[in-house]
Amino acid sequence: MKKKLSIIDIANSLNISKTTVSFILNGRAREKRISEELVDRVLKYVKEVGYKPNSLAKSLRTGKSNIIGLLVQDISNNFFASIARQIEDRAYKNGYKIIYSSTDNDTQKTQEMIAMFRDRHVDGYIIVPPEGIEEDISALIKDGLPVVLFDRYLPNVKTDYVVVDNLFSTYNATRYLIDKGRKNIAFITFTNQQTQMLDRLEGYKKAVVESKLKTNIKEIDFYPEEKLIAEPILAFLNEHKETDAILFGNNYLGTCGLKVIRKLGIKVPDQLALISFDDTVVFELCNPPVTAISQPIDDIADQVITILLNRLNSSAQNDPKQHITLPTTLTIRESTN
Amino acid sequence: MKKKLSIIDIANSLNISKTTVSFILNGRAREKRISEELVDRVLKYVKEVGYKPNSLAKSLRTGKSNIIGLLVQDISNNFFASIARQIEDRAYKNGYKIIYSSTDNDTQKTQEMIAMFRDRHVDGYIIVPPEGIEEDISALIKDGLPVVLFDRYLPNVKTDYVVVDNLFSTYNATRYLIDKGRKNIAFITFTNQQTQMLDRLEGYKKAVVESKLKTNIKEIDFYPEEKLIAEPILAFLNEHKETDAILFGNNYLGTCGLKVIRKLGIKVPDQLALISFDDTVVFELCNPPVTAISQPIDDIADQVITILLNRLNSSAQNDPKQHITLPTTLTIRESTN
DNA sequence: ATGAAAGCGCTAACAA
DNA sequence: TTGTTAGCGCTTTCAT
Repeated sequence: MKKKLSIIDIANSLNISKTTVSFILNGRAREKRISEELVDRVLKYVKEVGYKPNSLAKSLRTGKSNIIGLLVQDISNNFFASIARQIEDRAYKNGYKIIYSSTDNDTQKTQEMIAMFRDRHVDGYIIVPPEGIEEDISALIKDGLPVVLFDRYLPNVKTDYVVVDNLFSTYNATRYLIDKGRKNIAFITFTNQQTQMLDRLEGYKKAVVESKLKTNIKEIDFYPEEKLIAEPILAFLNEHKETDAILFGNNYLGTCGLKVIRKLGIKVPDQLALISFDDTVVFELCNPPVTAISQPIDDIADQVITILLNRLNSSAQNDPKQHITLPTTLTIRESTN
Repeated sequence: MKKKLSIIDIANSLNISKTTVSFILNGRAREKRISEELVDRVLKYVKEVGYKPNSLAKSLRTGKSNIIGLLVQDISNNFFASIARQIEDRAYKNGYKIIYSSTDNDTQKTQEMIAMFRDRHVDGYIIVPPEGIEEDISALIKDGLPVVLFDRYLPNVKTDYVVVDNLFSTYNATRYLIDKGRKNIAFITFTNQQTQMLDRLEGYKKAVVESKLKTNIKEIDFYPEEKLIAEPILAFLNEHKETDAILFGNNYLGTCGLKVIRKLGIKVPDQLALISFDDTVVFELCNPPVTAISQPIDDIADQVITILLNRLNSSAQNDPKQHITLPTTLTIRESTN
């Protein structure tokens, strides 16, 4: 177990001071007018012995950790996993690491995670905020820490966010169902006050009301357990035999719903047309394939990390907050024929 | 932006020394015979002002970071995401945080990530090792850092690992196909020397040879891009019209294969029976549902983190290395009728 | 152009 | 029972 080298070892071996080594390693040689010759000698030696500065000490000293904290609702959900994946890639390319966690939409867990992140001195936050987290996030912002939200935002918190045009997306999807001649369109969503779900609900309502049809909304309490989602859906389907189309508020609901529908042996699209928010490989491969509102995953990830990296590069620290709204695509498949 | 409190602020406010505060905060009050009265006073004050020790400084001093480094092949793959999820939960409950990254099975990227983790002084490693990473992992172990591998292992590296009984799993699945009367069973796998893929191949071969049938193996180079997987599968299917059953080496191949088969309009199971390693919701919901070799995800995650936490709790540091092999389940669905 | 030394916040050996 | 102090490895001001 070879002892780890420190900057002082390097300095001693080269008979110079650690200050000089530090300057050279941090690219401030020019600025400090250190001779080319010395710079080369140090760089070469450092590489030769494989010296790596201790980033802990560096962080302690500079107050910067080069870590970004990422809080998504559920890292095992394909939508969040894909975004996390891309954010991670871009972050690493820019010298940042990611610490992530799933929040499960649980306020307390999220608070604990934010506390942990602060503790670790993370430089910036990317958060998919659960309800009731406004204060904690405001506190971060007040302390000058950059926070970018995505998927949803908090109306009372002034910070950057990236969302999709939820209202138009469901409006458009609902219109599509109406144009296909569906009369009893249900919307299945989660019981919460998150902006994305509210907007999706609004879009659905708007289209239904415009066409003088009746709304039929089923709100389900969120629990991270599939059975507790499937049961209410089952109950709803049994109660509302007249329903001839369903719009699911997200992929979790859509996938669960699909399982229930399959079990019930309901014919799609003859008896029931289906559209789900979020596209996944399941909707592509199931039978029949399900029409989906595809979110621009790459774009979302890209915008989020770009905004955050900008804030981190201090120059843009006080620019006005950015509110990005991206469009979705209705990917039409056989479930709405 | 309120200034962060340090231990010395606490000590000063209470007119005691920071040593005392440190001892109390680290639960060593009893051992140091600090008066109950003082302990209470300190704890109360600390809570009151919301003081949190700076974990960076703590890590720098103690050499422990309370961070576990997790390297999986692809965090957006359901199998790895689910395991990561569970590991994360258990880790947090035990006071550890997770830093993770996807390796993409890319040796160089993995090396860089290991270097980064070392740099951050992570306390332990959980790795799904790509090929060619033996030396780097051996180096970790030589330096006394606990490493737990899963999904596959490195025959020349003596460390803990958790895998499933790959050989028996594919043997069993292949037997199942044979018993169903299939004669031309193909095995589609990735071109690599990883233990899990080799064992899966062996299991397949064993069953086929035992039954005096002919093996038909298609090896595909791995690229993290779907098109580059789908094309060789398509070519294979076109060339081998006689194939009446396919066993896919993992869920990535299975999902891609499913898309190709769907596009080709091949009738499953009439023309072609299908089994895939790894179970996912796609296999459950696609048409027809696909028989799958289910890995015990919860168990794997649980074993991995249990072993690592044990090593971290120093008592078990030098116990013999553990090699856990878990059984899989063949989840039979309509694709093999 | 280079170096000495202070200090980031914490722990722990040693002193009292 | 409690306090003093060195030092983890680094950056950065100030001196030279």
